[in-house]
Amino acid sequence: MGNAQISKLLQNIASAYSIKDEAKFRFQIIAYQNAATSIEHATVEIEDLYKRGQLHNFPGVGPSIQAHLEELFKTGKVKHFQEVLEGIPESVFPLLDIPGFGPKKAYRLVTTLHLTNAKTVVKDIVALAKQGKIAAIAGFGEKSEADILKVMGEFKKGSTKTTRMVLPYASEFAKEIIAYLKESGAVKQAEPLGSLRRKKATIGDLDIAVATHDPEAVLDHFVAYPHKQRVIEKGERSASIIVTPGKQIDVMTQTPEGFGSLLQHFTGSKDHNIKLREYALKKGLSLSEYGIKAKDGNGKIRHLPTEETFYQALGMDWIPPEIREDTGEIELALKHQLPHLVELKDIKGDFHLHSSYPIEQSHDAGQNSMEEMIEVAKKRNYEYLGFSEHNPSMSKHTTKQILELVTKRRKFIEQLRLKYEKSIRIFSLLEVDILPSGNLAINDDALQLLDGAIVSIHSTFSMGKDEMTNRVLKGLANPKAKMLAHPTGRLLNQRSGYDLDWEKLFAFCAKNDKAIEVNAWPLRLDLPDTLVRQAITAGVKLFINTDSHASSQMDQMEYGVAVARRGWATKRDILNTWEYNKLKEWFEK
DNA sequence: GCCGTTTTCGGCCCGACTGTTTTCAGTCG
Repeated sequence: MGNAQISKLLQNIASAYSIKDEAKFRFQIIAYQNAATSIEHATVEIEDLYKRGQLHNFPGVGPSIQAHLEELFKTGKVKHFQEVLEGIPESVFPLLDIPGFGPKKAYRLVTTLHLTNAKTVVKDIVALAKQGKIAAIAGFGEKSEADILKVMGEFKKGSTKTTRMVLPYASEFAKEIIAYLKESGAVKQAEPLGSLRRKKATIGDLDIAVATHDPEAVLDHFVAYPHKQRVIEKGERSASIIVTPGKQIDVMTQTPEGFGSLLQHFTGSKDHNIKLREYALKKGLSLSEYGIKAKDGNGKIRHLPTEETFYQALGMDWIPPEIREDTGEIELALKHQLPHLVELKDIKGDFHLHSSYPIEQSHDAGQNSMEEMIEVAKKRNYEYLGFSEHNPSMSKHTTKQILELVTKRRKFIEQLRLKYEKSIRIFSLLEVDILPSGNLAINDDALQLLDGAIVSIHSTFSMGKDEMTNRVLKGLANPKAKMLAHPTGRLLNQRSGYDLDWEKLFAFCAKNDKAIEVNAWPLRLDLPDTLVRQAITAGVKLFINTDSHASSQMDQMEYGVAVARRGWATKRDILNTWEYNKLKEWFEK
């Protein structure tokens, strides 16, 4: 059973406790929710931990839940869970994915209306709402009936709580909204919040903080946004609109004097904030979006204009938003030992660039010439770059023809090197397929003509974990294979990628000095942040590359840097921050 | 039911917004 499924099950137990007696089970609910999020965010499969006898020590899982999980893995069911879930129709749970539905509301609806079929419950409720049957239920009214119809309509179009935008898209979108907000003269400052500010690979809602002395003017302007579909809510301090189904924007306001507290509060993550507030409580302080106050003092709030002052007031260093996930950052901030994360300005070159150079390649060619890409690299103040078109297609060429194509390209790049000698250094690479057999798609004679090969998987994704791991390790074992590109093969919102034994791969790379790529392509952002951290811990070096197929895409480097920062990468861990000579040596090793 | 920078017992984050209410419950972030 996968982590997502286990997490969902524990979440459902928490919901069941809420329905039965929220007051009585208050702390069990919190405990089950904590365990659920902890497992949801885990980087290892919980069932694997169980098989290895390492389930203890897993955060959020204590003796009781551990015993339940062991029973689950052994027998496929848990007696205690069945008791908790008894009397609660299965049809409650699908509703919990719909915005605005919590356990109580879902339970009241399905029991009052006698809806027991989990598969049809959404459809059934829509039908009954249309007949006016919802408004008649105690605690519901005309307005909530209309809201249910709206929200269910959006739900069917894919607007669940789980539909998410990819980071680069969300970033551009936020810039547009912020520009619009600033048209209202009342905005002093506006910043993205939440998972967008923490630069997660995918973003749910777009949250924006505004510093202003006139929240009413800002919010009036905001809800008048011309591309909105509807206003979800609008209060004195905040408002939410929906732009298209699944795309929600929240704006929070605060005075400039207290803007630091607001930024901190809504940047999260939730886990980070809870840990922070628990720590503050122990020091007798209470934290909120308004500032810091003594827990049992006279209620006087200390306002904080910046985040730096906020964290300082708690006796710790400012923590970069990307690592605010409660994975050890608070403890290190207290000891003033946070790592210095890699920054965009540290990047000295890009190694995954597809130019339009005609090499009759196996996959998509780039749109711009090598010269055009070099010009962009110079504008970005890069010291060097590497071209890495796909290898010539094997099906259309003989071995001899491939060798000729690669030789011709090598000569072309040598001429470019002379031409740009004074301004930028050029590496001659290729992106070479690792075939299902583990062999590389071009032979050693052709590989010898390169400074190095970026190897990657582009076919036969559905292999077993062991088979795929062996395939990748065999490909990487070739002396010319220097780097594994987009290692999980995932495409965000489209496919989850193949199975690999990461521990084994990282150990191999660390031992044999092979690098792994953090690919900045918007739909990839691959290696994912949690695996970046694992790789670094294992001693693996990384490259951050854009995988550009057009010179304009070279600007996407910032998103790769964001992923690396979320994985706690420092300059030292990233090879394309190194000096040219040192890097050249590394390629020649 | 979990957990440890006052704790192996006694705590457990904080506030906004909405709808249906006559003072609050439910949901969300």
